Amino acid sequence: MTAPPHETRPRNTGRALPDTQQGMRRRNLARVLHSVSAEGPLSRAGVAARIGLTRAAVSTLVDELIRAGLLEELGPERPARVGRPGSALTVSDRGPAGIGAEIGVDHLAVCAVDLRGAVRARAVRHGGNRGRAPGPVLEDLTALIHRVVAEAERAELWPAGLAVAVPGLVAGDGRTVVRAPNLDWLDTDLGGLLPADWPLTVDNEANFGALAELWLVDGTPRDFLHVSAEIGIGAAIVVDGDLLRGARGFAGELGHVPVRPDGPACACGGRGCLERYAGEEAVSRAAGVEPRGDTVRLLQERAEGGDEGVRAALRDAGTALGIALTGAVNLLDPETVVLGGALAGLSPWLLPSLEAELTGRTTGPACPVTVSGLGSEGPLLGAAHSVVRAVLDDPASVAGRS
Amino acid sequence: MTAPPHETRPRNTGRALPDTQQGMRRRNLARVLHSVSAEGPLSRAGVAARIGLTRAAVSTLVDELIRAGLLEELGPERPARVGRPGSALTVSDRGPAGIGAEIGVDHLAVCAVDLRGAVRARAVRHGGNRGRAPGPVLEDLTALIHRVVAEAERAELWPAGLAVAVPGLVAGDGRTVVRAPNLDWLDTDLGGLLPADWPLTVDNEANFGALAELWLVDGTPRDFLHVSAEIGIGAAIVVDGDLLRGARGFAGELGHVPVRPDGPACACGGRGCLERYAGEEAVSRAAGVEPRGDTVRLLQERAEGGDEGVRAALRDAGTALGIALTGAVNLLDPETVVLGGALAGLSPWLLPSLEAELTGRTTGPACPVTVSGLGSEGPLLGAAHSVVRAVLDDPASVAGRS
DNA sequence: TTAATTTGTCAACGGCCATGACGAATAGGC
DNA sequence: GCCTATTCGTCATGGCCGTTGACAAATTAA
Repeated sequence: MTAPPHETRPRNTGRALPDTQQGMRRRNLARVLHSVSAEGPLSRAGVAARIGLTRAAVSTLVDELIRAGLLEELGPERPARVGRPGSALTVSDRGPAGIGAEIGVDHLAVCAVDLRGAVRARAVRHGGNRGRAPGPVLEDLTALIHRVVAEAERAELWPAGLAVAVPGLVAGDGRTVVRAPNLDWLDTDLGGLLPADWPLTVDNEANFGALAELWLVDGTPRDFLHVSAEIGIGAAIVVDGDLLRGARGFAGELGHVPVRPDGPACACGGRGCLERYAGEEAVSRAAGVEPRGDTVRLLQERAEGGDEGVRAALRDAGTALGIALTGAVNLLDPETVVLGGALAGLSPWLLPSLEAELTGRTTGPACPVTVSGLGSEGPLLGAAHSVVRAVLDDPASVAGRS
Repeated sequence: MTAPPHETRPRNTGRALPDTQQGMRRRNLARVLHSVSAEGPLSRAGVAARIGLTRAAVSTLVDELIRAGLLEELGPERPARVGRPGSALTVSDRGPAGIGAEIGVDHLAVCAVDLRGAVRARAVRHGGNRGRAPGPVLEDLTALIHRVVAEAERAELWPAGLAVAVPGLVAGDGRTVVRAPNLDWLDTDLGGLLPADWPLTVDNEANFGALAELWLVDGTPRDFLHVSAEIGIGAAIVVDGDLLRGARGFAGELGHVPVRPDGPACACGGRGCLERYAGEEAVSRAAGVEPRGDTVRLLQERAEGGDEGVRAALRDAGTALGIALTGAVNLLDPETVVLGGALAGLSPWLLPSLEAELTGRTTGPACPVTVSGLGSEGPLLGAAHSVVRAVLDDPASVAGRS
């Protein structure tokens, strides 16, 4: 039988698994693992109370997760209250690992994160990649990956997947880089150029950065806007704890939101786009700084040093950002706006004018703007954690391996 | 046991029901009903083939749905191919009905829609409501509701819920109107002023209009932007077949997206908001028309009559809309933009300049802009159908009643 | 009339969680 | 030191639910 012509599944099921008993089992495995992962060491009884299953059911689920190497038994708990003490369970630190990789404009980085969320291995290679062909860059990256994987394997971890953060737009297939302006890459399928030993995901670094914020920073709401400026100015939109990708996967192009409709022409075909006011090139020109490899650091140093020209340029960029974000906040009603990537370091000089625009243009309480605490680590960590989350969300998918 | 401190459910489950056997049954009931609803009369075997369950399982599910009055047996099918002919099943037209209501600035409307999607009863009351207190308006509305319900009941339908579309912002509780500028209502809980005989939902008319577009117009994609102008200018954002509501439920405020950051001051506190260029008041002023009850119709007549001043005003409004939508499209990457509400009637004069901005400011294929086919019926139909969809999505929720 | 095919149903079965009972392991009271 | 209350983990049993396999019914094709 072929696929039905219409959508015949009810809305609520979403991407849920088939509504079969195995699907139910699968989801319950995930709930048990999630519960232990989120709330530290826990006894079987503790898990049962939290997720609403019986102790007996949790026992069989836990057995399965232990056999799969995802949970570990720590032995008897310190008895805090009367009654037989439970046997503490933890997520294993010798099970699957998420391998995250980042292709930056002037560096490559790879790391391995275990199920507990700890970084267990990492490798970095400094050096500009602007204009280098994909082949050599990915050869270098593959070398780093193999080094990190080897180190992870010495720690009895095994890679459950590879996620790569790139500074550019990624097609819906999750493998092809459509356009990476700062690398000069066009329509490059990374799948053929990277080791095929593990499931591969490729995504925009802004998206991974936003997910890192969501997963790793306490207090991050489930609806927020994560703005970063590495490639132009990108926004990752998180709705109910999930990335909003858009119909073609190109959502979040904040850089080309019109700020002054009659402003200077932009490469995108429009006029007065945000990038012409707050993009790296525009800001450095306004600041009288010659663009180079790490312009951002230079700007930051000059601003810290009190260079009034640089500060004024950043103030103006903040104003433009505030105008564009006013539109975005009106449309999306996020709980917060988070400045990440290069913007985080420059925030002391961007924020005042940005917030002035945002509050001045809104009635009622303005949307709070915060600065990412992860700094430039976000995309790499987000990539590695995305693999870990995939395992936590469906442990059965890796139960067969080891 | 109290609620767990963290979110311990894996992401994929979304709003899914508890992962129990009854939950599975519930979802499968929904899948069967959905399947019959979407693909016309179908035999049990046909349903089984489509949703991937066995004929035996479908049989018991169908029995339950028939007992609940949601499905009907039509008798033997016309045998098209060899083999015993199946017994055709249809969604019942004597089961639950969705009651939709609309509070417009100058009319009230109520209708009843059966499970098949047919409008089975309706009532309208013309007359302006601008500035009337909520009490009298809702009394009038209640009278219309009772009339429609009585008519539906004569057709052996029973109301499964009441959904009310209002021209204003609605709080997250789905009952309270936070602000309805054109009615002059503030923080009004409609729950206490409407019949409490059925589950009540209150939502923005733009949201219901967008849902109507999604559910009733063939070819509507699952990711689109629905722009309407009744209260200011609102956009309903549909992502993967679901409304994007935002953290506070206020998403879609397109009217206050900055179009010219140094433009005229707006009541919202900002400057140069879209509403100052394309809002009803701004357009009628630019056109030299005195605002009154049904300004939109007046503008439409004048434009049709060839009034160059009105046409120029609408062109300018289209330009402003195009600028604001460029920002929205860049952020959200929708598959299409749909003009609904009052904008649909004015589209002949808005579209050219709107599309010129949109295509001129984008590289690659521009996001297509279409005009709603539902006209002013959208919100009312969307409201009624939202109740019907709720039944289709979880038939067990109404199985007890009748 | 016979063979082939498809439908709807039934009985038996297997997977999965709930129920209830049990031994094990602890704290507190005497 | 001993007994009771409490909690933990496990086991056997049962109920719910979809699957499997078989069968009668109803149709077409030969």
